[in-house]
Amino acid sequence: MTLTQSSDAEALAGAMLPRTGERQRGIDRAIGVLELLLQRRQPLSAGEIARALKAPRSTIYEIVNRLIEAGMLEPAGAEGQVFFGRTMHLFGSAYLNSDSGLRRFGEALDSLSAATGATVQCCTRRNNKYVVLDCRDGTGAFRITSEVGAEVPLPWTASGRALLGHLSDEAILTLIPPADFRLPNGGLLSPNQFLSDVAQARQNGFFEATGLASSYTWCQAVPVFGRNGIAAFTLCFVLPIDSAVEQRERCLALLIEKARQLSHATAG
Amino acid sequence: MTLTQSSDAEALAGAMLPRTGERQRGIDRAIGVLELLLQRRQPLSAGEIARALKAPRSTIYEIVNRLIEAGMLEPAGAEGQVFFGRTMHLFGSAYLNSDSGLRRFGEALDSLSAATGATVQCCTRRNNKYVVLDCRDGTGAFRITSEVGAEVPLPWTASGRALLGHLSDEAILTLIPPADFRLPNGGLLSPNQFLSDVAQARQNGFFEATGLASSYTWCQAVPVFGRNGIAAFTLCFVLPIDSAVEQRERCLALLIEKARQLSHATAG
DNA sequence: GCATCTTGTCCGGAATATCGGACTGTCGTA
DNA sequence: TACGACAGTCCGATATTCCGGACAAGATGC
Repeated sequence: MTLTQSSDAEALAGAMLPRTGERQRGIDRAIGVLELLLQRRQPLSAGEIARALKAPRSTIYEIVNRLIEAGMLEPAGAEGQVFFGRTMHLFGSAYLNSDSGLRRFGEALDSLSAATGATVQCCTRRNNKYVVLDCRDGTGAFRITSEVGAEVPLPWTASGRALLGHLSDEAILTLIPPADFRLPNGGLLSPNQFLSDVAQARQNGFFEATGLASSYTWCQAVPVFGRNGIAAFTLCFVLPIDSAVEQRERCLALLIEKARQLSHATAG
Repeated sequence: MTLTQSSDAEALAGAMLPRTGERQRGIDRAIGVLELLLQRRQPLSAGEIARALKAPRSTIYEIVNRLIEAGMLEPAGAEGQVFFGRTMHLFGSAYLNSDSGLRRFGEALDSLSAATGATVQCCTRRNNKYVVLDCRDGTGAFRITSEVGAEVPLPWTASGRALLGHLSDEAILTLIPPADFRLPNGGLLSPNQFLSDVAQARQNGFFEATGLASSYTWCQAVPVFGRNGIAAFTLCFVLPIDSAVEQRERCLALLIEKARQLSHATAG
């Protein structure tokens, strides 16, 4: 994993792909295509994909056409561009409905959303980033929404603190790219501050933050522990910054309660 | 597409896979594995998958492990069994959030569900079966739920009538396997009755049915037409059989209105 | 008009992924 | 105990997939 020049191909290689530069198997190319589309979150043409992946054009055309045939990709957007297809949704739904996985979280989100009307999410760590796995959008005037599957730097989120409690300071700094400490508002977060946040989250069993990803939100995150005692997921509320203190406290209490119920009951 | 002996491998071959019996590419094997899991809707072991697909065991182990590594499959169930993984859900969510595809349908379902409290679905034809693409479960005492992605014989459903209006009688009888005329209650539906149902749905612009898939439900289906004038989707209500007539009529009117709004505005 | 960059397709060659089969252990069961 | 079925791993050979490169046709820019 070199740190010379950054590129999509290398970023994905670090995340998923085994070897790079060499001749690759079709299945590896296919996974690369899908991961790229997930990261970019918009239709891409075969040529763009090949360039981003540093893969042969002819190969990508072949793979993309096969995936379209299977319904996992679909023509989308202007000309020759593709994005995820209908079959992918069916696969994803089958996962959600399966016993293990997110089923219990979906019910928890429903209940939390119904009880508060606020935006509530289930999040996890993936490729050393933070991702929203599932969410229920709030009903208020300021409708705070979040995108499932988009990877966000861990230091930008309250959940980022709650997800790293089992790691040493050194391990944490190793897995977070330095660039991720640059917040979206341009400010730089000190790594030491972040480490102290993580320690605080570990001690309290939750973390509250504001002004991180957005200055209009107040975020609460509570870890959900797997059987191995590691925080595999978080449950979080995303509240408007001007929420009443009582409302905040009520939400946090509900969150802690639900997270406790889910802990250990889920795969780690 | 032979009609000699039925097997999973052949059923899937007819649906998705190009050639069978020969050496196959990894990507084709992978797609076969995913389609099989979607069809079975439960965790399977590598051995079971290999047997069902008539594929070499060593190859399936290899493919399954690669898919697990990518998060598209996950260990699930007792021992060595696998099912869809977290990454699949992220891919599927990206599809749902994309402009084309089901986004507009999701909003329509929300609105219909909110207005009536009934179970409402968006359905389509896939592999010459009926599948639910997305749904909102009703709120009533008799909570009627439906499983997204499960393939059901077209003659079992009201939507099955509404989806075939653009086809000739002959074409319809060709694409429906004879076994699909056997209803879940054991009764046999006459093909001619089905053809006349389809004609009726074409004329009325909707179809209502009861006692088909279940004797406790009253189903309403309205086609949604793509740019090519073909019914690409249906919107349907699944009501308890004892719903008041006024409620039924109100639901049907809402359904027709929404389907009209969605027609042509969506990819065919 | 010419140069440059695309997209999409096609083709032959060679690196290698798929396959069949062997092997070990484990579990029931007769 | 012997037997059969199954999970999981490993390995060598060869049929084939992936790759690089060429090509036509269209866009774009100067």
